[in-house]
Amino acid sequence: MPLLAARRLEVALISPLIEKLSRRDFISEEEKAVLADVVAPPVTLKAGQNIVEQYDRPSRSTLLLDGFAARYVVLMNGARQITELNVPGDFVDLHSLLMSPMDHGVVCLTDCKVGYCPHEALRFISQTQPHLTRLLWLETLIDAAVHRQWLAGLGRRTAFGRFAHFLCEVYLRLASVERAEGHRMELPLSQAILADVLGLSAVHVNRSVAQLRADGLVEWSGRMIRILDWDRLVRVAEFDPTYLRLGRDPV
Amino acid sequence: MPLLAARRLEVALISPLIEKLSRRDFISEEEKAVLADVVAPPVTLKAGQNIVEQYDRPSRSTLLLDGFAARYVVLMNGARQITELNVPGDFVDLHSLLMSPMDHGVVCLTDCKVGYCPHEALRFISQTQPHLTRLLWLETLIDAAVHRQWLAGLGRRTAFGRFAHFLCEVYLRLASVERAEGHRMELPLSQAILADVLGLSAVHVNRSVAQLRADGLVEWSGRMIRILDWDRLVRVAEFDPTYLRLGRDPV
DNA sequence: CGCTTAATTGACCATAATCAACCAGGGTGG
DNA sequence: CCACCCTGGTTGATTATGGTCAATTAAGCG
Repeated sequence: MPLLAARRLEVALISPLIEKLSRRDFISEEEKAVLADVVAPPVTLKAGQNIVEQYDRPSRSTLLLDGFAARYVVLMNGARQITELNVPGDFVDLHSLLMSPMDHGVVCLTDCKVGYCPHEALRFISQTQPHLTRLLWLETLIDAAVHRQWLAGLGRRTAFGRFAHFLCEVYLRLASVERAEGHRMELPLSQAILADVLGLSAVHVNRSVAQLRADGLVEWSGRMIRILDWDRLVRVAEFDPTYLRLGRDPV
Repeated sequence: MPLLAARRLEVALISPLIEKLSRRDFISEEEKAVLADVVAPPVTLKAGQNIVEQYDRPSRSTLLLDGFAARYVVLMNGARQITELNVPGDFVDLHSLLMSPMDHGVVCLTDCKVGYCPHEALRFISQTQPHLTRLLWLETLIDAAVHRQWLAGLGRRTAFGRFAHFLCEVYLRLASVERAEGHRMELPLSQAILADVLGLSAVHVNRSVAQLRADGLVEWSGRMIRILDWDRLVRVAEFDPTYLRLGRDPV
């Protein structure tokens, strides 16, 4: 296979990442190739499998290519708090490049396709590609920004407002990697998982879903969600997408 | 003044930062000088002043040299959630280098001495100093790790456990910049501010302090806190300092 | 079609919020 | 110098958001 064709194939593999980054900044063909070169051939993991566990010292970072994953912290009593939902295009543990051992675990919430990126290669990028390094850095900054919004939600919003906010966030993040459109999305997460996302009990998640339905905000059957009134959902969520950094703003 | 002496003076100015970084990794004299060069002569801000406000697009980042500051998100109803407490040596808005507008505000909780760092200079570091860049990146990664612990606290811990955890964290962070030792620290924060930290009402903060005292965990009079039983505090907090990345671990 | 997981509902309980006083200390103006 | 005031801390009574427990129904799935 000619070199260029092979390269196009590799770049296609990491398209959710490229797509996301390209919305923010201009990524040169060379940079795309450098990025694609870092990613090993994809692997499929089963729902429930851990991508990394707390206290691991991984020698690679993991790029999520398909499926849903989550970062989580578990307490001694077994309670789990999910601190971020990850969607295709997300580096789920990019920070392990500089920060090990892991301060939290990452689990596949559905079957996932992932591409491993050896730290060695990522470190080389950090030595030789300042612009790409800043883009990767920015990815981790957005994680932190998401954390902050969730903190505000857990600390100062009601369960209902927090839920609405979460739905707005997930929708935009999925839409930005072509996994959602027309205010419809597939979110194959059980209410028990949503409970760990929202810091609630499963029972209360169920009641909140009922409330969202009763208020005519969403249609929610199985794994498909349709947001019936986006503007109103945004209003009750007090949602402001600034923190997701979806717009163009070169670094 | 001879050049070397001037340089030593500049480096001394940012000693809390240098100290913190040096605990993790070897920082060369050249790197120290480069860092010190970035920081403008310090400025003193009054308690209550904002260092940056949400939606600002600062053209500089702020290094906290003395005092306490906090990042916060405010909701429409006026509720405020503090998402991180900042102590001397912290870059309170380093991420604004890559991520603007600001997704949150930063306020001085006490009078603060700060040193501004023009983005231009920080960007130059990111172009020319890969190791220093990784160290700065790591600073923002630790912010995210702190956020995650707080998320677990808000989502899954009781008010009491969360409070205990917070005290452990603050103590270690202060100790790591020589602002605390012997399990004693000065924490000049009102209970109303602590309420915004812990996602509680001021009244409940007061009750939690009473509980901490009653349990013989802390002695708390005015702004001085003495931790009477560190081991037990760590146990009730389920505190594990890994996420603070205080140990040696070169990047 | 049986089995297992997930969703749903109701009854009751607990943690923490809210509302409302009251108190202590420290700074200030008369 | 001292009364006053303002902020911050403390306490009690009541409410409410959301948790727990337990049972029932629905939905996938082999």
